[in-house]
Amino acid sequence: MKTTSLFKNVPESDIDNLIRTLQGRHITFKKDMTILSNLNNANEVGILVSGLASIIRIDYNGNRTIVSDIKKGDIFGGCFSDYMNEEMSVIADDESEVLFVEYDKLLGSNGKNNIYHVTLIENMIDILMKKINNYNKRIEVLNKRSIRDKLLEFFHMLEKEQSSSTIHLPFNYTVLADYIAVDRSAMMREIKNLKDEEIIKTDNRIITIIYR
Amino acid sequence: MKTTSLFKNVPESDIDNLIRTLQGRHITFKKDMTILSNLNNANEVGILVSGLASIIRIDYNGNRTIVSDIKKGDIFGGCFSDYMNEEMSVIADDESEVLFVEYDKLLGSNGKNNIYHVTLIENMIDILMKKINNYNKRIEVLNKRSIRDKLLEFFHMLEKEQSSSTIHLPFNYTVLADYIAVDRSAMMREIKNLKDEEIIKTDNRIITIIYR
DNA sequence: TTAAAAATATTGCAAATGCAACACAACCGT
DNA sequence: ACGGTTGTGTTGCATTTGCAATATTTTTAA
Repeated sequence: MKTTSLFKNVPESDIDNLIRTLQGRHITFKKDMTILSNLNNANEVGILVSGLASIIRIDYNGNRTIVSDIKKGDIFGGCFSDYMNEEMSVIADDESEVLFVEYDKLLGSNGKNNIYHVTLIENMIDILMKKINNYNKRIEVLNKRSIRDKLLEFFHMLEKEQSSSTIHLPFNYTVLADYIAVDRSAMMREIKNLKDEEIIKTDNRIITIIYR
Repeated sequence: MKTTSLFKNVPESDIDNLIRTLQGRHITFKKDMTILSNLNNANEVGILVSGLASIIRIDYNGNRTIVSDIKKGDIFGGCFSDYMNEEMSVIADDESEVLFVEYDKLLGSNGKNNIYHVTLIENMIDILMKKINNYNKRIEVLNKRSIRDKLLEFFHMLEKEQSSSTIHLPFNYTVLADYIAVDRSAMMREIKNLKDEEIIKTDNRIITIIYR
């Protein structure tokens, strides 16, 4: 989801100009500064123009989780957010400039006099498509009714992606449990079952699916 | 997801020309004709140019379900599909023309000499964003760990959308159970519990959330 | 280096869930 | 008006799951 920058294929020297045509609010965050912006409900998105930042999710209990790291050219907020219902904060890891732009202006006629506006939009599509692919995969997993089936579905997807029946997990077990939306201890138990039944073998986060 | 046509804001008279610049494969389906095209894996999408069609999902058991109706200007396949892992068929409900276009050509330079190419792309973004919003909502529901929480999350979302604590379900209970990915009878049981505990009232597919 | 925090692993138990089966109502096309 | 299909409502039962608690290992940060 973060492989494509919004500014891909826009020459470095033209980015400033392009940003100017978008007519957004320019805000500079100092290091460790926290700005709570209700990005999900607003009809604007943030674009990291320079620096480095993290998006923090604050759930109803007040627990904070780092949702993602943001780097130059990354876009966040609105439909680019992953947890629509939770409150989000942007925390600058460095001095960072963020441009807040309204959707309409991102798409609309404002930018059309800039030759890279089309490029910008194509990049956006690219980002959106990748996001949709990720969502599709996750839903495919969440659609399964048992922990076992969720795990196997997920493993099989990784098998395909990594072109090997020995796969390595893209995140740790705690996060995996969140991803498939089940209790972690119950998940561990099921993984143990799969091992006992010799359906998988595990070595840390490397998992081998056994066929016979 | 189907509110926005790909050809929104393109004058009727220019659509043909626009389609031509996309350089896709043009295929005409006769009524009731079934064309199995592995749209999900292919790097192309289908656009219904004229007529009326349905997308049918065929699951691993051979069961057929109508996934969606498609009308003029609708786009399907690839990241526009809802069930990535299942096989899909297109069934023409009328004589229908479908244009199969590669992603690259949809986005790329081929169409750039057409003044409506930008409009096309903006419409695409619109479609993608709506899709992402739908996915976000569904994931929010699927993320809950109990049937009760899934139901309540879903109801609360409808409450917000319909601006009323009396909501009506957008689909029937069988489909709802699929949507929240639980066993239907278990869901019915839980709905009954919610009624017994006077957390909700129901009248067919009209549900009232009770606050006290 | 060391202390604190996060991740892994395991278990008992109560509660929730899926499954299978069935009855009945509503709807549809002929 | 009919029979067939689809949706609703319900139940018993075995199994799965979440929850809470606790121990151990690994990672992180001061």
